[in-house]
Amino acid sequence: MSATYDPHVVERAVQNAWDSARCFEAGESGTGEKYYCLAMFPYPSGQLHMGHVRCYTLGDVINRYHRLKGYNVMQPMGWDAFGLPAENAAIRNGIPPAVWTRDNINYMRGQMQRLGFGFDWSREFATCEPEYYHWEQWFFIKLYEKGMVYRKSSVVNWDPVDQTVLANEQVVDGRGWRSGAPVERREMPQWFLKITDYAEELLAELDRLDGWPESVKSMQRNWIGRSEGVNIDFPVSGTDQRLTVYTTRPDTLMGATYVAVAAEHPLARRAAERSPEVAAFVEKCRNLKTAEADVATLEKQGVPTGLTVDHPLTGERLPVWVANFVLMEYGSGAVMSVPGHDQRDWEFARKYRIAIRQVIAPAGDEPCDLDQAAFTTYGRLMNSGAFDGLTSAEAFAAIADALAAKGLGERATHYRLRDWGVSRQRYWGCPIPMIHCPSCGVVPVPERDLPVVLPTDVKFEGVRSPLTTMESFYRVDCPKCGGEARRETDTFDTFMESSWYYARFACPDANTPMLDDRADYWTPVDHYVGGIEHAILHLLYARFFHKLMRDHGLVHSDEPFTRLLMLGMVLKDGRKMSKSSGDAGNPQALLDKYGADAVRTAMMFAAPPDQSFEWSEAGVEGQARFCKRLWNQVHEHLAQGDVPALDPTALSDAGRELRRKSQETLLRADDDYGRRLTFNTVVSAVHELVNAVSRMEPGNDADRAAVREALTIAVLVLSPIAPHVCQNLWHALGQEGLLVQARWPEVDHAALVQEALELVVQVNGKVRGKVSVPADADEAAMREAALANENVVRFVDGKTVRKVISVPGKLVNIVVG
RNA sequence: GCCCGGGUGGCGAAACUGGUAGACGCGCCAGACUCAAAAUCUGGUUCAGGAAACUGAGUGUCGGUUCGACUCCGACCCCGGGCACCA
Repeated sequence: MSATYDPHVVERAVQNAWDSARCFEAGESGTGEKYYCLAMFPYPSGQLHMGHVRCYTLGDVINRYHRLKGYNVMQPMGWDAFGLPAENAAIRNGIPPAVWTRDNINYMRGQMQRLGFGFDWSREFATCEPEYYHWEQWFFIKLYEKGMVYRKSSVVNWDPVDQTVLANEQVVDGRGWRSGAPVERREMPQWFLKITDYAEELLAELDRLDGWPESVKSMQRNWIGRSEGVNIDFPVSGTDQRLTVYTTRPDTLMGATYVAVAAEHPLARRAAERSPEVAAFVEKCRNLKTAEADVATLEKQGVPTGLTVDHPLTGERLPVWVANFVLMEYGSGAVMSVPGHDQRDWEFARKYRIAIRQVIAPAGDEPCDLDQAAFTTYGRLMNSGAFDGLTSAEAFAAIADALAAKGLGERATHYRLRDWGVSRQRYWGCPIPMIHCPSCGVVPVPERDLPVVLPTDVKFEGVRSPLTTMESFYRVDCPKCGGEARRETDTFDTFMESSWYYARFACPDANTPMLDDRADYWTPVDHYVGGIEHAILHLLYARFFHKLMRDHGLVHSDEPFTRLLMLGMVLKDGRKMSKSSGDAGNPQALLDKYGADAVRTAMMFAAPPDQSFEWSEAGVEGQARFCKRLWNQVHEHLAQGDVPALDPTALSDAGRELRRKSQETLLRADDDYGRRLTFNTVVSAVHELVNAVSRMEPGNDADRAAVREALTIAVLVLSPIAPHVCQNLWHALGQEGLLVQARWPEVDHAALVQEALELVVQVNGKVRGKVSVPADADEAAMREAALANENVVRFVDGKTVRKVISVPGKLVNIVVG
């Protein structure tokens, strides 16, 4: 046994031992309850950054802890391999995306192995492999056949110079990032998945996801955005057409003084034909960005169309405006405007001198001054004819009924959630398995012709997808009529791949069909770990996909992820790591210098998992020092010779105290690992235990048995976090076998019992002293001990004791006046 | 703009159910060892006053509830994440 600690030697040896024992290869027949532990797979961007290190260390800690607790654990790893950065690399350096991606995967896999993550590499796959996306295409066609897929026009960012669609990220200050040309809105036919059909279930089941953080459920609830309202039809004056708007505030209907439509709305187009002013405004709106945040912060502008609609109850003519804040994609592309009771409408009305009418009076004493702001809370109706005096709630029903009676409105449940547009006009993605035939229309690729393989021998000329000009790809015969047809050249949104990979890990080689029985054994994922940036989109799409797969009989649970750990960001210079470029945050240098255990421990110790923090290398050296101290402590202890069997009755006071600390550490770490998921406090607890050992005087033989126990517990408790050095020391301490196959010990509760407790004594809520009392002291004894304290007497003397509050085992507060 | 988080020493943080604010670590200071340095070990380290005992202040700001508030309530300020084509 080498006396000095060399993390590189230790880590290589321990990793070799794991490999020969194949201890992370999971099977369906393993003993113990199954536990599927999954950390979000990475995009292979080049090298790991510290955000990855955090995520996968956390996942691995959970994996290893559950092994110690006797579960049959599966922790797979793979690659979310399609995406924009590979294309950018191709455009910039001429490296084909497939090559770039494969190189990155190989490098990053090596880094993960160096970090000692207990992944089951036999299940590895990358989503860019045809064996994977084959089944995505197959399932998409099944969904198409079921009517869950449809095609409609949707707006994209269009770069008129590069003649290509841009991602929101590629639009910088309203211009294309490469061409610098002002970006335009352009409508294109695109494929959509009907996620809105599942809106109600996606919302309702959040209430049953007890293992999810409340904040994530809240974000998803708000995103789905269920509301109760009324669809109201405004007849277009002098025509038999109707303009439909949705409102959650039908009680304010009598205060509507105009309606506003989107620039792409048919009424706006019609007005633009007659009015150059409207046409100019509509044209200006073509440069609006597509991101909601941009629209929401936009200066609100509009022009009157000259058209009017008839108020559905009074027949009053209301002007129709085109406004830049109304978007065709949301609802019906038109809104009714009630400036008296909606702040945005109020600001618009003030700007363009449109009438502001009060129809709701405050029910209580809320301030209401329509010269200052809209009154947006519920109240009682006024200036509303027959509805005057009703509360907002009563008026909701009465006005909805009145509209229904006239055939001009009906109650409606509305969701903010929109259908999922899955088409991307890009190369490096899964080909959408559809064919466009001039005579048959849209024809899905027949099952026997799947997968539609993405050609990888491509050259980028400019920034457009090479598929659009690759005749060998797009020219096909129509499967129906045999005539000349054109293959779809759009690819899927990469969220498609990440929406079902967790299920594929259960059976990565299944080929008939996309999943097999093994998916039922392993899913749902028991613990899913990933960044908070995925709290809405990825998790919502994956939940949706799980329900789609359930309804196709592929899985038999309702939700994919039972427990969810949402990690905070790892920041570097105030920016999130995954957005950083280059070597910023690459852990390689740290691994080379300090080893994996130090890096892992420092990362776990830095902050609790759900908290964002700024990464600093300062902590790594400290944890490397700790690993070394632990090593030295163990070897110093071993040098003192054999220890007798532990005999609790033979211990000195210090020995008993150390045993209590050991057992407390076991108890506390179990709770931190299993329930609280605060691994930073596990590291602290182990530090404290090791500090306690180093403070132990080299006592009698019986005490040395307590030291042996303390060190063994420290090594076991720390092992999920620093698995290599702990495995090595576990063996050195005379324990048999691999630590990953050991069991978490039972706590010896007898060792936790204390004879005396320290009480805090407060006077008027301020700490004035501490006293020691027997553990079973009653209130009277606590009070007596407290009042006997010299410093306490100084503050109580000469005053009347009005009240004494005693919290057994904690404190006594003496209230004097 | 909307939704969701967060704000505690020089720094990362701890305080879990309203009960000792600053555990544990980094950094720094002092000491031991050393010809010296590194490494290691020991002690100190919220701020102000004090030799010390101890006292006062203190958890983004302002106000409230309570015997007692980092923790609960109200208002506000600042920072981060998401906003549907970054992943």
